[in-house]
Amino acid sequence: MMIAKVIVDIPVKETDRPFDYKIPLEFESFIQPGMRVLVPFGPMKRLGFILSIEKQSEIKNLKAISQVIDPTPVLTTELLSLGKWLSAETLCPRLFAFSAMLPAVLKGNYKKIVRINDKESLARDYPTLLDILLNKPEMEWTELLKKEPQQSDSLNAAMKKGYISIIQWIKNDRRTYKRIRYITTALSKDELMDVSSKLDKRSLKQKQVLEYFINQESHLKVEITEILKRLNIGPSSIKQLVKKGYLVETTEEVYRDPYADKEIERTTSLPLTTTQKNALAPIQESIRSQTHEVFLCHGVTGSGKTEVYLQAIEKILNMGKEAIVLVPEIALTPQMVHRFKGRFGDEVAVLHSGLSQGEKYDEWRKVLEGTVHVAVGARSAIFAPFKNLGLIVIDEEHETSYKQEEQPRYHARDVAIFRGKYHQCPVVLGSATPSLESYARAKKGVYHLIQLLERVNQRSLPEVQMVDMREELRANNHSMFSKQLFEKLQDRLEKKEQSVLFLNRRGYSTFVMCRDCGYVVQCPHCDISLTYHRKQGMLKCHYCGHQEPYPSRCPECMGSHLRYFGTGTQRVEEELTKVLPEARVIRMDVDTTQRKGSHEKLLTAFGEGKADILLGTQMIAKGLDFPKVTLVGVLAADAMLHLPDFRSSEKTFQLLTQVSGRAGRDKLPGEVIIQSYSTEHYSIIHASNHDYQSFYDQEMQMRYRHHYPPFYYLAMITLSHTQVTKVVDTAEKIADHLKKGLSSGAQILGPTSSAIPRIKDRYRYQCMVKYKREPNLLSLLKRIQEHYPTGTKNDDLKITIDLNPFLMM
DNA sequence: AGCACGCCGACT
DNA sequence: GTCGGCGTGCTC
Repeated sequence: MMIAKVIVDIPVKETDRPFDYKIPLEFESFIQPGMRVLVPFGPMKRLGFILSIEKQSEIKNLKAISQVIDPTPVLTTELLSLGKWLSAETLCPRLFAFSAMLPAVLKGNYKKIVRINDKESLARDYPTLLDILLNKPEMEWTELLKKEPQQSDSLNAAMKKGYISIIQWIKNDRRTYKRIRYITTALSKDELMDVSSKLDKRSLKQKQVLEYFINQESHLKVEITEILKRLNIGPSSIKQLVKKGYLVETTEEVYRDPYADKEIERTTSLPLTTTQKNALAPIQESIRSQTHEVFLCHGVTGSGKTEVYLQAIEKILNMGKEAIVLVPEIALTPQMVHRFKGRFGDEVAVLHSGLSQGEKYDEWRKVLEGTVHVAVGARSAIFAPFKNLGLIVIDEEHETSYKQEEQPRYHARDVAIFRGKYHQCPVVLGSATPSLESYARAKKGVYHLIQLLERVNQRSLPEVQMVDMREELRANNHSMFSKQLFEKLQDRLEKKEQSVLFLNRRGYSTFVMCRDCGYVVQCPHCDISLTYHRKQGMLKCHYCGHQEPYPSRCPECMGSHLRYFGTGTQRVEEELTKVLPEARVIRMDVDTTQRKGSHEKLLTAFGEGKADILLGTQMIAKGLDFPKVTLVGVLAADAMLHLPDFRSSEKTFQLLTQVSGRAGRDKLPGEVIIQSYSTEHYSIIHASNHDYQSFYDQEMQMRYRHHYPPFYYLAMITLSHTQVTKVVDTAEKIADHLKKGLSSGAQILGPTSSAIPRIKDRYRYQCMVKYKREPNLLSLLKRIQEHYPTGTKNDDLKITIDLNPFLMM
């Protein structure tokens, strides 16, 4: 008898271990690890992943697998072991690790429905109930109670008497396939003409259809929709002809292709500069010798990194292997996709959040089924189920979006290195502003450093001018635009060139304060000030989504002198229409890009010159390439400099460098204006000089002094509870555990209240561990996690453990 | 997650 | 003396 070890689809730590099941004989011949199965678990049926197949089991009275869901495994052997590693490294249930690797449509969908056991008795005692149940046989139990509250007594009574019972229903397969219907015919042209002449005189439309087939060059199948469109008829006449046997209908399953109706011009390799060749050579050598190595490709904006990736991938494809390219979600613009589709055409699957669930599933399936050999996508594309990986590229390596902030809290870079080792293939990290961690590793020789420090075509980097806003204030300029920036904006308007304005804050203002008593309007559920959104006249909380109307009087002192402070994109937009009324402005932030496709639409409009100024947050900093942009303005360079995050200098430097790179992409020279209240800060100075090296040196000293990465590793434990006392108590106990369990080399900070002490009515405390080598840390944290049961109804405590955190709040 | 088992308060 | 509260523990 064969036994399967199965991870059951219940995401709690108590069930985070394999359970053994008998494999019924009829499944033995094809069942494999990595397939999903349906298994009885206690009183219910659940989906599960087969980890392995064994000869025997320690456990007696095994239950049997009820059903095998997948005809072929959805997880490869490699991904199964990657899942084990991920769950161990990030302290999350293995199920979460597996779920993160698969498209959403493959998740189990459980429903509780009412089953009728005794129809006769039910008809006799509760006829109305029976009527309802027969009408909606698969209605979910909770839904039924909501829609038919007056029936709840009858339901309970019928249940007690055993006339009905609740059973669990698994819609285990939400996969949908797109099918295309084709029409073809087995008849020859002569035969068709014969048929046509014998048709009833009134069958005009049918004759048209037959004629269409007679005029076809060959007997190729034609899409049914194509015929309908061509002849401008309804489907009934075709149906008739099929019924009579003259035509044949076939259906074929196809992949949804999100890029089907886009004409993408094919490109071929560009000649490389010497620097590019030197960059490519070591990567090719690693590919050729099939050795795992991590390359850090430090290339300034416009140095032609992408072409190096493309040519490395070309080599991979020639060897019959596969490649993954990761790009940050916001940089996954149509422009970027075009470059890969243009070079490799149908060899590319694109995975990003803009696709529908079905589209995502199809792109993923192309990878699994081997119909494509390149996957381009955001973070989760690192799990693309290739079997013969030859190269992994992570572009914009420093981007924080590569770290997932929910379980499993993984960093795509770490997963890439795991897979690179497994497949003995190179991993290429690329960035103009590498993360300090990666650059330090490269300097130590752990990674292989590749430098691309000149721009192709010798275009010079844009000139950057810094403006001290304190001096503007002194010169009595209270506007958000400095004199210099304003003049240059006017100048571009006259010259019909475009400008980009960057402000890392959405909404209208950052906070609303009463000038009489100093009261700042705060979210009632979170300890954070509310942001004024002028268009809706609402105050919004950017953390929990709470909103309330803008008060006419101060809620504290009833004074009428409420004023908003700080500037958001909405306010800049309003100001622009006042001071530059002739300028056409496109604003891009979360609020204007919520609808699907609006992001792309706004960018296209700007690219086509339908606006003079593009104003936006974070999301406009990356990957945009508009030749007519000759001016970039950063309105408040220090906006994120003073956030409670040790990476804030690094982030500021990276952002300023990115934004500056948007200017002068083409023949016209670019100019950048950086406005700031901290013009003397090193990250702003070095960014304006395009000087990564000096920034790196100075920032490394900071990190060294304060014991931060890359000199130390971090682990963050965050607790939350609706009661402050509970959080503080537990946090202190946990800190004690850590102090006892770790070496003297580890520092335990806290517990302290989080930067935002309360979100959604939950108080938040945190504990941070700084360490260099703590072999016991993972097991200790795991014990802490197990000791404090989280999420149970009786105790509302939540503990999250984040190793190498990116979010300090 | 979902359910059974088990030990303490207000009821026929 | 029993019904039922939800705390605890198990599910192959």
